[in-house]
Amino acid sequence: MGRNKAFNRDQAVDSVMHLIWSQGYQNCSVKAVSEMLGITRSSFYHSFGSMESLFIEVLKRYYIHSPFCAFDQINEQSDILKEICTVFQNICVARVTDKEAKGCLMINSIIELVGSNDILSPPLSSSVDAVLTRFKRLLNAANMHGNFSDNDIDQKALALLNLLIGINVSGKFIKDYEQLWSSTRLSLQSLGVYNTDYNMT
Amino acid sequence: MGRNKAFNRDQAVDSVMHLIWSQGYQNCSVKAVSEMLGITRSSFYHSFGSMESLFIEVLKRYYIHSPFCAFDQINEQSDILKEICTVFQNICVARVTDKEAKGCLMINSIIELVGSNDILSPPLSSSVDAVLTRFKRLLNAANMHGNFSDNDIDQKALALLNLLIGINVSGKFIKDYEQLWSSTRLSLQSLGVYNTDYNMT
DNA sequence: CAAGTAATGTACACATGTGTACAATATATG
DNA sequence: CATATATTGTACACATGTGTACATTACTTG
Repeated sequence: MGRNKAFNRDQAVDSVMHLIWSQGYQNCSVKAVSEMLGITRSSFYHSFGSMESLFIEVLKRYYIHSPFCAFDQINEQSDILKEICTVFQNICVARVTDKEAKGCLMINSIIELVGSNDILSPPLSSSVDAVLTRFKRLLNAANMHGNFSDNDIDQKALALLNLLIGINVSGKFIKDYEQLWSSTRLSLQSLGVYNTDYNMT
Repeated sequence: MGRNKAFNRDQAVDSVMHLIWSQGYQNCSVKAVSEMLGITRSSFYHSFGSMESLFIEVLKRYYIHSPFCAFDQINEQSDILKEICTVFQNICVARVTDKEAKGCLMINSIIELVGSNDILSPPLSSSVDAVLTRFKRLLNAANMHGNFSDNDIDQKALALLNLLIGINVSGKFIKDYEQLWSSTRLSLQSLGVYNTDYNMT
């Protein structure tokens, strides 16, 4: 019942995602976003409530397209370590390919907002916490012979997260795939995740 | 000759540094900064020209207090690898200690500005490039027996930079020193930089 | 087709922000 | 102490930004 929306919500969230991704959250005003969507601020508030709540919606949508998400789809019956390496490699490709050098929306937002925005810090922190938990689970599953203690795995999971963050930021100024991937591969190999047999170039 | 400044320039740059550090560059308006300094915008433009040029001044000042700077002060006659580890350890302490979770101004700014701000991207990119060059130099100097090729060293230098970036961002949500440092130590150890003999806790 | 309702638009009343021209002020040096 | 000059303040003319109250639209269901 009632009037139809003048815009497609999914499409709107998607374009707002790209705007925030390339300009940063703080740089996206309700005015600018509304104008981009072709609606009035009044409609904006009516439909989305606030920028904060829209951003939380954006974050959920982003996650589906994010580097992080690929880790969720790794089949635990497969060669887990190799799959992890493949995801890292894909991230290198994505970062080097993006001419806008946008980096990763989630990581960008963490740096921009965690510690200063009380509403958005919790969802951002918990997103990244989920990735850490995911890494732990994958490393545990790959730990066939139980060679590593829980402590080892926790440390290694955080080391992988640090690497993930690092390459997403380095990709902003290192635009040579070979350079980015070979150092990522070295890190993965050092941590015992990459195996030279994988032969990934 | 002429009238005296109503403020101390060094002190002003320092407080602007802290403001940008905690709120981000884009969130610091000329209006807000001028009011903080107790001067009019007119005086601001007269003294600093623009926010961009002030920020470049801030960056130079920050570098002196930055984690990066410590790498410049490593004596190449000493145990270079151990010194590198000590700097990384100090960064872990600094990040965990900071209750504001500000992270590293330089890394924050890179994420915020590289790719979108044409004036500030170059100085930011070259700052981080200097760190990378520094890592290469240190690793070369530590490469006593010439075991590693130039290629190896380039990859390892970038791996160290990725790690540096990673912990500076992770420090935003990981507030437990033991957790942050032990995983950093693991990464350093994997890369052959940390040696268990160092016995750092 | 009428009525209820959801979405949209208009308008208000501010606050914040930019950059500059011109006037006022203070100070060091001749 | 007068003057040149660096610094500061005032005022303008905008642009952008926020959030809401109230009126207006258009659509759907009974």
